[in-house]
Amino acid sequence: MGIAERRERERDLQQKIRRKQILDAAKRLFYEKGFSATTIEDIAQEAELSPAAIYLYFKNKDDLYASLNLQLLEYLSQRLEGLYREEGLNAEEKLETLKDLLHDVFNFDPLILINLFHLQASDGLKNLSPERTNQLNKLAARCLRSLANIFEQGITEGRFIDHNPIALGDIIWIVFTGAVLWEESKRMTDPRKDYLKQTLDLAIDILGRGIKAE
Amino acid sequence: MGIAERRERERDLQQKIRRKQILDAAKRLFYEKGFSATTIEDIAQEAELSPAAIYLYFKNKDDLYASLNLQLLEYLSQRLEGLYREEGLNAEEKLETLKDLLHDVFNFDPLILINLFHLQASDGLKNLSPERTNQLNKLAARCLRSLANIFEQGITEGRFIDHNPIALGDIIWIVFTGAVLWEESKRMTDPRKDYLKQTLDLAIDILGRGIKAE
Amino acid sequence: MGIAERRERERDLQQKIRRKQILDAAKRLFYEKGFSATTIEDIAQEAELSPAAIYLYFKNKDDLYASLNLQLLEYLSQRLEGLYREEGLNAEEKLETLKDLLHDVFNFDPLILINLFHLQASDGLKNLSPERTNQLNKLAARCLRSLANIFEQGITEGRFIDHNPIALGDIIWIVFTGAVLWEESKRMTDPRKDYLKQTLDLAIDILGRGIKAE
Amino acid sequence: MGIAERRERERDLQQKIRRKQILDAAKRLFYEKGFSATTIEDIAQEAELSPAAIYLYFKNKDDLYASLNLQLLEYLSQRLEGLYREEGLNAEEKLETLKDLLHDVFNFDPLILINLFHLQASDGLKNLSPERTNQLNKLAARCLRSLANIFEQGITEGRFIDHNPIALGDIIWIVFTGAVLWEESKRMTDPRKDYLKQTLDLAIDILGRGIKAE
DNA sequence: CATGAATGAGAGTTCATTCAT
DNA sequence: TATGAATGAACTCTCATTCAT
Repeated sequence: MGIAERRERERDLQQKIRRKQILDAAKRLFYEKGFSATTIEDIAQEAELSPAAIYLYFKNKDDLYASLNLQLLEYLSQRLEGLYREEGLNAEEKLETLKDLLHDVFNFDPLILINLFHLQASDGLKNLSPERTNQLNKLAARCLRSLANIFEQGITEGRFIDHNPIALGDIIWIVFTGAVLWEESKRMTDPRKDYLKQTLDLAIDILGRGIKAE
Repeated sequence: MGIAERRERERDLQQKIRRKQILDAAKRLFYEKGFSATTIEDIAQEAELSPAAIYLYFKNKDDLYASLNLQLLEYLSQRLEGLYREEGLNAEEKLETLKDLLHDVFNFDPLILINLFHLQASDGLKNLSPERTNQLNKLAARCLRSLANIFEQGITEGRFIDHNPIALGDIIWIVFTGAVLWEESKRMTDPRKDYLKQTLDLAIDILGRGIKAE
Repeated sequence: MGIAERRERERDLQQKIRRKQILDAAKRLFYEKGFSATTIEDIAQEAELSPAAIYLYFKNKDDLYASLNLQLLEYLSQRLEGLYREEGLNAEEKLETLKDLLHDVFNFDPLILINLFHLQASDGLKNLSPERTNQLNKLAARCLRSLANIFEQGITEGRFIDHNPIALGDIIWIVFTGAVLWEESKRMTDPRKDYLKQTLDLAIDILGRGIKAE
Repeated sequence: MGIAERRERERDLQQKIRRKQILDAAKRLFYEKGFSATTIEDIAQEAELSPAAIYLYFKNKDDLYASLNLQLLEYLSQRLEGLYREEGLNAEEKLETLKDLLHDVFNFDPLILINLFHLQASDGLKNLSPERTNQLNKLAARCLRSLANIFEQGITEGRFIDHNPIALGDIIWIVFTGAVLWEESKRMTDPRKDYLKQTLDLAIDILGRGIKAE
């Protein structure tokens, strides 16, 4: 029975490796060529598999795409929730920490993050299955709630002036989204350096100063 | 020859009308269904023309798409340049005015603006002809320069604290882009009201407070 | 305006010719190789068109198939209804006439008829769109009603013994179906002669004698 | 060596059980979804085996299909031969008995019977290996000969009028085939009750009356 | 100038079948 | 013996684009 178990474990591992193999290939290609220009054949080739093999691991192309994004959005949402729940920090410190957190998330997997925002910003959502859209929206909503909660804390603590915390959360999200897309877009014509951290830090600094209760 | 001239003028007029007809149809459809899901046949039908006729006025689908966006980007760039050159306003007032300007531009043609940012954020750019990419980039750069100029003025005037004006310009652009995409994305699941103006105003207000000298 | 009209008429004609071209090709191939073994490419080749062109005239493969069958079933149903409504004949004479009618229908287009019964007898119905199934069923039902009506007339006239006329109608249908399929099946191994008429005539003769009153 | 023998016996038994397992699964699925819509994977799942295992017991999908049908056809042919050879009955009584016999055969395994007639009536035969077609045809021929023999006996006995006994046999076959397919087809839209016995009995009764020597 | 008809090229997807284990 | 994983070959269908008229 130990043998059967080991077998199963090994099989599971294999499966995970294959899935990762495919997701990695897809990630690279989606990032390089965009979603609709990337064919299953491309992905298969990049993953060194046959097109048909892709379908052993993913229901279809959309499923594959969504898997990529859900993965990261989940991570982001957990990090944000973690930050919000962090006991030892006041809101101002949390905003400070947020800068690194966002950059962390970006570095965790820049390609997917960019993909994710592309998805949010583009065709993608309109042609996704309602179920997938739902999952994505739920996670995004959770992220935004965490952000709003941080601002609410700041207002309650008297550190921030009294604005609608949901709107403030949205603004952070907007800045993060916009910054990632914009820096990415700039890098397309001039792939030299990565100004994201600088820009993002500056933006959050200024926003922080802007809502500080006098 | 008077006749020939009149003929030519009429022909030109006709051409412009047709082009506009097509661009309008395309705009609506790209917005509704996304770029890649919109077929030339769709556009032809909406414009009450034949698919083949589209090709009399545009080289191909990408060309059509780019035309749409260039149009608006040109407008935005002119407005921003106008604001920057405005003699009678100090930088702070210009920032205040910017809020309305951006909203104006959005209202001038929301569909195209969203399209434009989708383009910036998505597949599109990667599959565009270099020439088109170039045109778009040039115009975007001009917009950003104008924004940077405004901040530079503010710094020179001693009204804003001394940050890299280019970075500040980028931040405005980021906020504008991010806000339009995000509000649009929200409206997709809940097409009730339009919070763009509110959010944008708030963001710029806060940014304004955040960079105010002392 | 005469010109425009003529143009349109010519266009319509062209379309009809193309449709027929395709239907003819498909008919031959479905008959030769069966429905599922016949590819759109096959049909296109046989019709001397591109595969894509098929889709200009038919929504999809099923649509094409159903078109073929509906066409004939319609014809059969009209003939049967005509026979039933025939004033000058008594039921016995109608049964006699039926022999030729069925053979006529078979000869009108044997290939399609065989196809039709294959469809009724096979996979086909299970994978057809409900709408198509409905149309087919309705027409088949109309055929059967006409048959039943003839028997009812015979019973009323006192020429036939009193059996459920619907059951009698079914039996004719069964014999027709079975005979066509069986003779076809025989011809597959020995494609010499066509015993359908003989077999069918004999069967109907015997049935006729079998239900004759007294 | 006793051991080796036992081993072999056990192995044979195992094999038979597995084959039956697979055939049963296939039968259900072919009946439910039709032949071409049933995948090997479906069958494997239903039989609680792996797709690859199917190929240990059957050469390929067609082989599997044919096996199913041969099985029943063999049974039918034996029953018919048995009836024909029955000493104690006259032809009229045999015709009477035939009604039950056919119904028996139907009930013995309706699914396979329907399958069998589908096969006869459809794509299937055309794509079968000649060898299989041959086997099927031989068995079917034997069935028909038995039927013809019964009629021949009746004619010799002076009970039936003098028709070609082969044609009469065909007619019974036609009625049986047609009835099974037609009732099945009706049950597809209205799966209530099973009128096969009634219809078949009536048809044979009428045919019997129709050929009775005065 | 405008078009209806046509198509080449290719997309996503499925599935019977094989093979290393 | 049995299998999970893999694949080649095909299939249906789509669409940007062209061309005769």
